[in-house]
Amino acid sequence: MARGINKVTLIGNLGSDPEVRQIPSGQTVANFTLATSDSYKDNSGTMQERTEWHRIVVWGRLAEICGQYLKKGRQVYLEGRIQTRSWDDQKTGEKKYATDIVCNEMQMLGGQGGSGGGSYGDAGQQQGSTPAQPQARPQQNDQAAPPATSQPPSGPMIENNDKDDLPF
Amino acid sequence: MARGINKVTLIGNLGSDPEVRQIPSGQTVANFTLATSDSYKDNSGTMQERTEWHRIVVWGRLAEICGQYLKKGRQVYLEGRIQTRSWDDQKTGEKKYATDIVCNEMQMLGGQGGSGGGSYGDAGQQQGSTPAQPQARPQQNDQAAPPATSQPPSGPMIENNDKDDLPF
Amino acid sequence: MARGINKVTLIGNLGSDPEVRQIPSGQTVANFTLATSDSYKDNSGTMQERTEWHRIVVWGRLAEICGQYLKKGRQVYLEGRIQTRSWDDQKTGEKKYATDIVCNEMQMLGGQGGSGGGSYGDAGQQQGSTPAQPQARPQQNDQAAPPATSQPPSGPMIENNDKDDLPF
Amino acid sequence: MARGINKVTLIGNLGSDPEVRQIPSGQTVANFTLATSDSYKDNSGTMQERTEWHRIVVWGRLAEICGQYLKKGRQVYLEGRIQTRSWDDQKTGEKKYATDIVCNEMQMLGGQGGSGGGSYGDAGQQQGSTPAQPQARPQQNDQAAPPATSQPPSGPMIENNDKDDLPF
DNA sequence: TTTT
DNA sequence: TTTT
Repeated sequence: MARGINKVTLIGNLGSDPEVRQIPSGQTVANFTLATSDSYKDNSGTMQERTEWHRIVVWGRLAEICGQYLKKGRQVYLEGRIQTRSWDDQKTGEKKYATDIVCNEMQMLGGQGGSGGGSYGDAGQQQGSTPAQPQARPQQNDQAAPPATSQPPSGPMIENNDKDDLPF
Repeated sequence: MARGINKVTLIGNLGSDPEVRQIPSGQTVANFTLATSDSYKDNSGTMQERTEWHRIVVWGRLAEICGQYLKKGRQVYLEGRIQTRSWDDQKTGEKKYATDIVCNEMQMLGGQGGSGGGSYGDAGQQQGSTPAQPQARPQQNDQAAPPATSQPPSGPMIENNDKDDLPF
Repeated sequence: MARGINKVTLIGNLGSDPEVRQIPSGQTVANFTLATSDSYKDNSGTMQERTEWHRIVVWGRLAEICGQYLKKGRQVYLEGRIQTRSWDDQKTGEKKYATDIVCNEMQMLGGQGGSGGGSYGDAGQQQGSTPAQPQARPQQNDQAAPPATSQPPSGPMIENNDKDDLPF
Repeated sequence: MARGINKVTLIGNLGSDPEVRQIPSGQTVANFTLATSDSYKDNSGTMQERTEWHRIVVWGRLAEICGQYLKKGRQVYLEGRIQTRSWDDQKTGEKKYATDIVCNEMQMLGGQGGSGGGSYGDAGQQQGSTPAQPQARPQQNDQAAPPATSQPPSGPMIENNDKDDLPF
């Protein structure tokens, strides 16, 4: 019996429209980035703003909802878990890492062209009863050569290549 | 005025003793890894366990407490925020990323050689009123030659070697 | 479409063994109390401890698990939502209120006669996709007269009578 | 050393303008109610909406900010802890209970006549380092005759009358 | 790349 | 009524 808690709560704004795809197995996956900002006083006492960018991954029905209702700039509340993937970079032969937030609950906030708010959660995708979730990441940057098909075709270790070797 | 929430809640076990250091400014920083496990049913319906490793960074008084009381294997509850750092790898010329959890509350759980439990939080390090936090270990790899040391080279079942240029 | 978040995270110790019952509909419900303690400095600067008692309600499969594994004194992690019930007190004719935590995730911590830890969540009982949960509360105090049957037989407004008209 | 976690996360709308007062000690306290709504499927499979009302208490600088910026209807994100007070009702001689959320972080969301959003937290009022917080409005009902005033007599869809001796 |  |  496993034990552990791995939960993330975010409120921020989408940095891009969600990219929604079907993976070969038929599962729907959505990817987008989310910016969370916070303020703090620096050593000289002046307020500073710090923005953190998160890579969001959403599966199943909730992915479809994100694709339908979320747009760049939209403010949302998200819950999920942290997941770090690693792969061997073909070019340099180095091991690379990327950390995603696998989202299992989403709620639209505020205005921003939104038709009001809405709350969505997944039934049965939380900790302790999660269907196997194939690893996925957006391919938007895998332009050039080896298009690596369209998806996470290699299980937990995702081979990533070319140009851009990580985040957004 | 910034707006946003970036919160993480973890319960897991330390993969290594905390490494506590003073940075030039005099600030204390502690680093350790934490494993969170959860169970899920795979597509064939059999239970699977999945372990996620998190890089934890703690500042100030709480870092000292972690250094004093936490040991490899200890079960803890942590709260913090996600923070992704990036740097240019001197060797390959590539941009690299690492995601840390900057912890601002810690609570010891269960036994494990512990003197019982205890709850510790930082006074004034939460969102919205955070003292400027110098980036921890951000440049350690920016030198040409692999400084190697200075980071968590250990932990159960985690092999660390020259190949790896990032996490644990 | 509803919008809102109502989440509670607790780590504490059971003040009593869980009381597990079946309600007429066949649903299983468990009730117990949980103490959460925290320290703070009072105005004179001395540390004080403050204990808060929570009334926990658990439904379905998770209720059965609580009944099986949890005992008075056990340390647990719980997640749930706040729910306040009200009813008219028969004796005084006044409106009464009681606030429960409806738990949808539980994790055993530490020792206390426990066989280690374990993590349990409900599949599909979280916000946004919750099966109708009949209101329930422990009857342990409804000794005397009108035994009020054995359970929440009156929908959302629970009639409560006699002697003790509220919490534990 | 105390151990325990008692945290609440809410997103909802204010049911009333905050009522801000100074208590004799000079501390500022703000009170308001917050509605959180969520949807669920009832036994017949139809979607139902459920609204939960929370009594919010805020102290110090954050109370002043709430008084300045929050208005009835405003959508906010709140964090805090659960606190149940009890007192002896003079009229009936019974023990009464009320559960509040003591808020230590607030963030305005969405529009609603708001000047945008903002994030506010208390520096040093979280678990583990909390200044002694006097109980707010604990005795207001302890007088023989219903003082009535002094408390949230309003809010959307909330009828408040002499019958009620507690919450909103 | 977002937002205030 | 719990726990340290």
